[in-house]
Amino acid sequence: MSHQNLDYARLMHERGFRVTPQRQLILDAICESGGHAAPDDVYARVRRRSPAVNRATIYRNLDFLCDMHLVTSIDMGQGSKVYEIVCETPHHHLICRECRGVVQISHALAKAFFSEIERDYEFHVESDHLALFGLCRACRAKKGGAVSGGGGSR
Amino acid sequence: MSHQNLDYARLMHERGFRVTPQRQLILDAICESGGHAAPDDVYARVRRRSPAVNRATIYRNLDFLCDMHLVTSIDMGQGSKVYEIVCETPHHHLICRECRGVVQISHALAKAFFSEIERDYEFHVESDHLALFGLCRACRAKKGGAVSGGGGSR
DNA sequence: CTACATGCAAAGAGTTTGCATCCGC
DNA sequence: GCGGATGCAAACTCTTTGCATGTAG
Repeated sequence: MSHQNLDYARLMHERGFRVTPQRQLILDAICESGGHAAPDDVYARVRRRSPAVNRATIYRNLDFLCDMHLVTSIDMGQGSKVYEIVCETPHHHLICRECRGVVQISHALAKAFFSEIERDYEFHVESDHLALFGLCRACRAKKGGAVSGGGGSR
Repeated sequence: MSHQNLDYARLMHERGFRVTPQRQLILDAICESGGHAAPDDVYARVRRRSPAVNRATIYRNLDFLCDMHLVTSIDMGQGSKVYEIVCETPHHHLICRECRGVVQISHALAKAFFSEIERDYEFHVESDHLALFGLCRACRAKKGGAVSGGGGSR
């Protein structure tokens, strides 16, 4: 989950941008937050280390880091947006509506699903970061009696 | 796409709520907008007929209609949210990033996908209104030379 | 030294809430 | 007439922008 210091610094330099302490703090914050961080999470984390950093700087740099392809923004639904360090392997997220836990799943299953859509509807899906909501195993066990079986609601 | 007047009126009455002209206008607006309408679309449409209606009333009633299960809210990503008349058949949406067109797809394909996730990750997906982004056939033909094949970006 | 970056404050979009008034039933 | 619903205005959250100042290279 750690970012190689040299890599991102070089990348910024090469394109004529600067490596500021704020940018490093923001990258650190995203890494530390377990992979996903909302703008406000990033802000809080950065502030803990450096209380003078401004919210506008957070927003500007999250944008900037997306442009640099060091970070991606992911739409988690309900208008909530999180940022994560760019990762080689495309993946999707399962978000538990109870514990808010996030599980990553490989792109393979989704790829098959997208192919079927392409075949049946002639629509080329580009979404590379699905966020699917539901119940994780633990919360399903805790809550509803019906733990087994797949018959969904709806 | 039309709503049966009697049905929704009865439903509201039974639960002790009132059938106001505003509520009817809002339902009409959603129907007329081709199935999906953002709060602002609804507001604009309602205002065309009845300029005195307030924004707060729109928001309150979209919420209310969701509670009544007459309408559902769908997250279209990027924080944009649309409302649609509740429909018996669950479905998902393919949204073209070029023409912004929306195609509905049946739940069947997604169900298979969700089952696989449940099997492999023990996570029960409840998302019943996926919004997938990509390029529709027409826009793919118009744009990129590579119309055929499925090799995705990324 | 020169641009790029930052902090600050103010503006914006979108949504929610308190309260007096209104009106469906 | 009662209690839910509306309009209005203000508050609120999240994000963006203009501008003077600061600082990395």
